Amino acid sequence: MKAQKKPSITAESDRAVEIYTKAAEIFHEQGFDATSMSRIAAAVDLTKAGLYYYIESKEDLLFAIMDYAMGRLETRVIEPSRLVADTTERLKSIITRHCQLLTEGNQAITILTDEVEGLKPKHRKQILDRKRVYFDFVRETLEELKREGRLRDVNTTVATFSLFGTLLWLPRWYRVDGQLSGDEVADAITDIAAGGLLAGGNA
Amino acid sequence: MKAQKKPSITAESDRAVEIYTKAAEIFHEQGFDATSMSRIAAAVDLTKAGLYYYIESKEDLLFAIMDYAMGRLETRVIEPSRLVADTTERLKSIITRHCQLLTEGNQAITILTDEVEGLKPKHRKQILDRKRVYFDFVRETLEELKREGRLRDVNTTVATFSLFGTLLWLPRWYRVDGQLSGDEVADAITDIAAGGLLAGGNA
DNA sequence: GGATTTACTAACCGGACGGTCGGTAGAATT
DNA sequence: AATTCTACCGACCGTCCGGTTAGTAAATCC
Repeated sequence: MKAQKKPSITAESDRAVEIYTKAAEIFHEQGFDATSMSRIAAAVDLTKAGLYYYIESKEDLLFAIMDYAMGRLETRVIEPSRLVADTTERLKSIITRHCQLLTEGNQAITILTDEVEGLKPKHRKQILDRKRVYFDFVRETLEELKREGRLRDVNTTVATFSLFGTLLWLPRWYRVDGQLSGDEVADAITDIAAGGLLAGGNA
Repeated sequence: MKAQKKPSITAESDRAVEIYTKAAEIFHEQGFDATSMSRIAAAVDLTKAGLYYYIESKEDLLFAIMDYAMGRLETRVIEPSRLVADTTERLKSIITRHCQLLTEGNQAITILTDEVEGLKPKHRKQILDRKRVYFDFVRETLEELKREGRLRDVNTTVATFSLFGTLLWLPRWYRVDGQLSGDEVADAITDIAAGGLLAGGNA
């Protein structure tokens, strides 16, 4: 019985991690479709054949990256925020943590937003389902705020999408080596986004 | 002297308009790179060679679409909003008009956001420059609000990007045949986005 | 009614892409 | 010392893509 080659980034060789990381970077820069496997191979000093020693297919590489990214989102944003009892603070926790994660320069998380179309149906569904859980968590938090009378009178679905827009756009303009630190941006966005949602201007 | 074939959608044959429209739709659905020219040709009942009777290249087709879309943005959002004297109302005009434009189902405008990488440097610069003008217009509006003491204490650059995020995300989730009308969404987003920016909770 | 223009098509081309195959140098195992 | 395994490479394959070419039926012009 051989060990099956399943796409899981954790607990794999250094070289594999290097490949995933570099691939995520290049996918982020040029897009999934516009990136050739030889390009990725060259970036990690391998030939294309050498690269295929580590991965099964291009699609599989993409899925591995997104699977990893989704995991990071869950452990760094969703899980800790679920533990926050106060609803207002929970909303702020989500926004701040998500911003922090995105400003750390891990390109994998960006790929999550833009390249779902590159996945085969089965893989796509897996990722989409996990995204759905996140979406519902945020909307439920807003619903709860509404019940508590702490939310401005807004449609929670539109509000959730609106918030995600702000969040998901962040990696497209933020530069790690720019003037603003990750925390500054996280604070500013939390302030703006929460301000648009919470009643009484208490951001 | 022959008339040069320049990429301009206005004042061209019905067939050309049909091609641009259909191409925009398909690019929006599948992405620029993932869409083949034969696919577009088939969608307008032509062979690939027939399609090339109307366009010069794939990149040119993309540019024509983006050029048209940028024009729409300018005449439907930027120009009318520039005429609004009151700064608060100007900000709301921008948000509302942009939302309305995006919910009308014209896919071309969406392409603007996601496919700039498909353009050749010269064309890309043209589009990026015009986008820059829009960005500066919005940020300048926020700066003005700040001077008038009507803006919450936020970094105007982050605030502008934040607003664009909300706006640009809209076509990715909004469905023309869904429950929410374009105007409803436009109002809701204006309410949320302006609420996050303006002082005193006056959205 | 002959010449030209319009709006196409069938067939084709060079090249790039994702992916595979047979092989191998060197390290590790027996 | 012989064998096995790991980590690769050079060469190659079939497919598909963007784009072209030569030709043509029908409409338009003179």
